[in-house]
Amino acid sequence: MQFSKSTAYGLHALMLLAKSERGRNVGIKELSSSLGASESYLSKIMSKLRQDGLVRAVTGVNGGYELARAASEITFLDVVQVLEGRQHLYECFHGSDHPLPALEAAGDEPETPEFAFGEGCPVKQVMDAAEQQMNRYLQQHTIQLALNQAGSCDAHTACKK
Amino acid sequence: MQFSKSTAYGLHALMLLAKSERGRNVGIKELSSSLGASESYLSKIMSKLRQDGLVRAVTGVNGGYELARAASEITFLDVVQVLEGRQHLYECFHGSDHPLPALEAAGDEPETPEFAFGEGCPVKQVMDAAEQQMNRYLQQHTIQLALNQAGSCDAHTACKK
DNA sequence: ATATAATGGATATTACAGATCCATAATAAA
DNA sequence: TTTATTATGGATCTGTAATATCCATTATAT
Repeated sequence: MQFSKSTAYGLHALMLLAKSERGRNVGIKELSSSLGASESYLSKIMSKLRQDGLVRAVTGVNGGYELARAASEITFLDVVQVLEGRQHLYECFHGSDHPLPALEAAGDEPETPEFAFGEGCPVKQVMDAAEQQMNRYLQQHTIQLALNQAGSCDAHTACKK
Repeated sequence: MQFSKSTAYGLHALMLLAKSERGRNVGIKELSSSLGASESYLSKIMSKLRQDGLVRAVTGVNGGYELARAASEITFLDVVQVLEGRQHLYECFHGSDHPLPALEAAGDEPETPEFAFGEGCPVKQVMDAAEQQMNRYLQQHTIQLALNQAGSCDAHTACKK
């Protein structure tokens, strides 16, 4: 399990937008060269962020992207949910709803089958709660907050401790 | 981003082992039919759990698996780390070490490239801390604990609230 | 010796992230 | 109005990791 590269790109792109002066559009060329990502790939990511209302986009000359709201109003959770999707991290196999399509004569042992755990499954309860812990933290941390962190070193660039 | 099916199977398999009487080996047939997973696939998972010291395995007649230590000493984090790997959930693109192989003349804008964020990257700091929140929760919750939860309904089976 | 049961290697299959290309639409400036 | 610029969305390709199966081997109780 890993966060996708898209999420890394998206988060960093937003950091760059947050750094740029308000009102100025940042083009995909600038973003992609700053991040070392291809324009075409990063475009897709920016489109998603726009569709979800995190950034605004203007086409044409002098167009580009800017934050749709203050950096202090954009949480890491917002970004993660757009780019990773909103499904739960954990599922109790086979979609967690239908009780397994096929399971004919299962060989010898006709045990009580214990699959098809729904919302009440104790395993799922723990896993969901664990996810919740992470999400809560992500929700409490905004782009602005991270930007401030960066400020104490060299605004968002290297800063190896 | 999703937990793998392997993790779901592994966790549930351990729940079953924890339920079975101590000293009795549970074979792969029994496990797989209870969980609705194929024997061959579940075998791989059990092998990993064994290699990591979470279960013991005995080959031959009356063989099978049992917990290698008390269910109260096996945390969800133990299981997740075996089956999902121990890498961090978040990486700042391209492996986070080498400074990007190729990046010849990047077109027009010779900006200061802002990639290759190491450990000090403010984005990574937030993401790592978020992961830490989840891991801490997983570490605090053991198989035994989940089993107790299940007990209050119908030991590990349905229990839709 | 035999049946049972886990192991590990090899290999197939599938799904999805990663990545690119192109035709289209929108916009500013000439 | 034309032109250059810039984002958009569809289609598609690729690579890789998760899923899944098969089989030969090893270990063990009877």
